[in-house]
Amino acid sequence: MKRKITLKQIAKELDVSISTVSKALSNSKEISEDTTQKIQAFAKLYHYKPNNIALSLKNRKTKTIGILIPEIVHHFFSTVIRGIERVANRRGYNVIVGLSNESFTKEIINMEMLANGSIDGFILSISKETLLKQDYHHFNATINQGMPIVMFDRVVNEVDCDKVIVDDFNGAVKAVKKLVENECKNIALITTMDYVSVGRLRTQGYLEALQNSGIVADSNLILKIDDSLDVENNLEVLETEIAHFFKSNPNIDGVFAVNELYAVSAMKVARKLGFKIPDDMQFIGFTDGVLSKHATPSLTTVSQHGQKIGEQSANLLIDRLEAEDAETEQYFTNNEKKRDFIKMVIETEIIERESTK
Amino acid sequence: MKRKITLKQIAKELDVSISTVSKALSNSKEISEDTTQKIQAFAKLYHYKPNNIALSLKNRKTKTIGILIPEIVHHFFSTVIRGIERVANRRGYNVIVGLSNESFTKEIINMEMLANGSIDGFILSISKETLLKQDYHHFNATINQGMPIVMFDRVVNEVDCDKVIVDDFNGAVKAVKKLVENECKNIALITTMDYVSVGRLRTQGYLEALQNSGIVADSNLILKIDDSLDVENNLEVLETEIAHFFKSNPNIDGVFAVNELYAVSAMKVARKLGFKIPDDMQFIGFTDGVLSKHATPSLTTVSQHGQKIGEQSANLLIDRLEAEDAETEQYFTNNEKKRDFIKMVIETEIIERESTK
DNA sequence: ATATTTAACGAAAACGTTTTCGTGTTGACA
DNA sequence: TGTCAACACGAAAACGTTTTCGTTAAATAT
Repeated sequence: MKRKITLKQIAKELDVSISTVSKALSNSKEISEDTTQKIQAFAKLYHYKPNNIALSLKNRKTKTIGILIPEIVHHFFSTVIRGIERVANRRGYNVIVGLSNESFTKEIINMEMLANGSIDGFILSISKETLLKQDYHHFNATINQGMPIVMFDRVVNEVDCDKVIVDDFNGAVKAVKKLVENECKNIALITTMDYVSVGRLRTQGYLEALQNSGIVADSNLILKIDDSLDVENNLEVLETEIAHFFKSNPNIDGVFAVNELYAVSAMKVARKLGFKIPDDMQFIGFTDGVLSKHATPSLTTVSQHGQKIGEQSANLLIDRLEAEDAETEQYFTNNEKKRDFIKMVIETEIIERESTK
Repeated sequence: MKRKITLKQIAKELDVSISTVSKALSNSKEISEDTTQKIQAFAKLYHYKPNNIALSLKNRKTKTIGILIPEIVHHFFSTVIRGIERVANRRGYNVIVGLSNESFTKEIINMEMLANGSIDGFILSISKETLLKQDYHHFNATINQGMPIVMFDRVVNEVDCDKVIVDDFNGAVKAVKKLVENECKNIALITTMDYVSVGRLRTQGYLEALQNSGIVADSNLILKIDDSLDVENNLEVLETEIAHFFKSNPNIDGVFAVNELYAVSAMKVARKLGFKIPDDMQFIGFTDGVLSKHATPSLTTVSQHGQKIGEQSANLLIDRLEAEDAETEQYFTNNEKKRDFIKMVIETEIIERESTK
């Protein structure tokens, strides 16, 4: 139960100064071969490791990045975290996570907790409530304090920072095109309310694809789910809504849903109503999660490559952090301008499974 | 782009000493009403917040806890994290996550990265490779350095620390009992290799329940999956193994699987083979994840209450951390003994759905 | 023999706090 | 007028590093 050893203790034990110990451990040639050996041996024996907090204070950087997401029990988000953690670790960074739980207030509190020195920069995805309120002052405030932010997936034009997004629009276009090619005549859309940008973009992609194919969109074929209610725990509501939708539009022969839960639920309802999948009705979802893979029938879906999103986000953030370092070191040669903000688009990919022909 | 303001800057600006500023901000009555007002106003104006790193260094505690888990893209683990984060946040702690990726080496590296001052204690679940190697020196090493550990789910007797586990044994017993009550005569078990303790315990529960019901266990009815291969990406292998298993044992009318993936895959295979669920064959899984809820038919399952596990783990850890504080403060009254290590068992619960009668 | 370089090390500042201990000024009281 | 509290504030240490700048002694050069 001995506390971790410090430079000071080594110094006292070996009867040298703290500076000597520090230098010896970093192989400074200021220190003689003899003392260096002695000190290094002693340090190894006692498993000396420099204290990260002290280093952080001295270097004014923590080598850890803060992740702030609306929800962690969610396949897409956890995939993104895995990607972030991967490159963060490889590049010598730690990762600290906060959950906004889709709440504006918790988002702010979390940011303030982390922004006071605990981290060097943020990677985040905006909470639904914040998107609703359209209040982004906390993001801009932290950026103004010199802390870089990278936003992913749920991003917003009002904040100037690096962004990594899924190509929601083209993903939706591709999906609907595939349904058209598979000879669906009446393609339905199951989507969310418009304030979540990704839902809006996927809806636009749906409309665009129809138009390109010369099909006139029918607003009756669009079902908007109010996802302010916790759908996970209100499955019945969702299913009855869908059932009603299918009954009112018996001619539907293709369904594009903006997430896999809607798609899988719709498949379930359709089968209960007696439709054969994919013969009578074909389905494509969005987000390649475990649901899509293991549903019966398995679901054709638009994969977002969450891990890649995480990796790119982390690289973007760390690149910027280390560019800042270089900048402050060579502040005299101020000819190098700041890197402009990057908006990186990750292409989607359709994964074909049993729910389409 | 102004950096965060510090006590020193406030002091200089207001022409007082740093100590005065610090005291004024904490409402010390050493400072006159006037100056206190002035300083607090100024601080508020410039959004002063004390620097966490400096505080950590001074107080020798970081108020953050480290989570180390094998995998994050996993419903159970992310649920646990959510639970940890919940109480951690409520009690003023942050959460920093590391992923071992089921690797012994990454587990060690991650622990060493975090143990050097970044965190006050660990909450972790052991990686498969570590369990295989049975090498637990890194856990004991960190504990000996005075850093408390709480283990959850995958725990091990060789390490002395607080533990939070699922009642795997009784969960399995309950599940198999239910199948027996539902008049299954030939109950199969789909499980993992024995080195993961939870798989072993659930297997024991299966055997116990059979024995209690006067049924003689038949080793032919036990299918052990080698989960060293990445099952998520080798679905076909899994399914063909199960198919072969069902064909060799056509009398099976009940299946208990130690996780939901096995259960859902088995249901899929069974249906392809022409079995009706739950009429011909009933299924119960373990882990109440999104798969169980949305499978068709939805899966009766043993819920582990992951969030509760996380919450209890966090409470256990923080309790111990703050007990340490109290102890060092009152080191003179050393009559209070250290709290013994606690092994907390979280009861399981059967959630009945469509896969059983 | 004296001046100058080099080797080997220590003192101290700095990062941003909190807290203990001093210190000077004021007012009250004898 | 002299003593003593009370009041209001500042100096400095401490947390654990790294790094700059001495400083001393020996070694080399002149």
